[in-house]
Amino acid sequence: MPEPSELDPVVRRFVEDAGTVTQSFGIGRVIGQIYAYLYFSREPRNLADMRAALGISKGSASTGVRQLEQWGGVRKVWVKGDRKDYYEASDWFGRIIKNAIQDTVGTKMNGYASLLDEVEDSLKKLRAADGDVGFLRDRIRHLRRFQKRTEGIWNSPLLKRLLK
Amino acid sequence: MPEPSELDPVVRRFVEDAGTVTQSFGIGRVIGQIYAYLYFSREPRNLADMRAALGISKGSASTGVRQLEQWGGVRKVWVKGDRKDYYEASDWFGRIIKNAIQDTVGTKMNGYASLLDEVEDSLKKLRAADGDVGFLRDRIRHLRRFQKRTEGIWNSPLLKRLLK
DNA sequence: CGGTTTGTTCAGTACATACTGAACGCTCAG
DNA sequence: CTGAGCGTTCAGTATGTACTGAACAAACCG
Repeated sequence: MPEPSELDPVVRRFVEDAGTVTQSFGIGRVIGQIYAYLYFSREPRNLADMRAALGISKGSASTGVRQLEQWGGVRKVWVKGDRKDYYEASDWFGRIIKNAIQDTVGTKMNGYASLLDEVEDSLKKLRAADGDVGFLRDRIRHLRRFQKRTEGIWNSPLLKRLLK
Repeated sequence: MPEPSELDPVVRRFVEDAGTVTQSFGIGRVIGQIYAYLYFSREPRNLADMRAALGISKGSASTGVRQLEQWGGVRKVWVKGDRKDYYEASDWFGRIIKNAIQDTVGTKMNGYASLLDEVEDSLKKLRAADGDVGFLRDRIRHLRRFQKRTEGIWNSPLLKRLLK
């Protein structure tokens, strides 16, 4: 692994901190580092640049930048006369974050919703008179209400506007 | 470590899934397990109960429940004639989640805001003519705008109502 | 067609951190 | 005052996972 090469101290600081932030969010330190590096680069950069500037491995640069691309955090741009892939950062933070959340949390939410469906179904077949079943059903209904609510908020045009 | 004792299969399912969810959010599996267990208990439970029901250690039960208490996810209740601490779950999900986010993310946000202050200050003293400084300043201004915006959203009465 | 340049994949590991459990301290009952 | 019961703490460990780097695949060039 190469040492990270020279970078403007201010930029380096942002790179470090962005890495810490993304790591603390559980999506890996490299993601934040790459994004910050690109965000503070006036020209597009390729994988070798990132490797040199950040001191990360080839593999990390590749997977990291691809992850960012999937979230719309980064765009591939053509540089004529060069076969390498060049990237530049998008500055549409709201959209990036929304995509990332959608991708990392959204799927789990759906899974949780279907768990509720499943359990509610299986409970419908049991005798309502049984005390414990009544209690369970009640708690689950409460959960379901909250799940519907958050779903509604997530899809509301209001939130879309706020993240614009 | 004791084996988890008998639990209603439906409840056990929720306990498992809640544990997975909280783990995937980076706050530990035990948090979700304890909360789900209490949420589906009609009577308050003590640490020994949790230990027995979930198969976790005494230490985990203690620290986990205290964390939950701090976020308002769990209340300590008196059971007369018993010295043990008993807990019951709050069902005010919105508030719990808001507190948890405040606690885990909020502080980092503040740290990031002061990083921006700091860097903006140090940049003010440099010559504006220098091309790179101009670029840097621009990007940082863009960041600052976004930071202000999210801050505003977070404190908006609108969000407070949604999480009510 | 080889050879070179560039991006991807994936088994191995290095690292962080959630959890365990024993030691400790506090509180109350007798 | 003494012992039992209960909660807390924290050093040590287990476990998951982000990262590395070498092997591979694909694209291009002479």
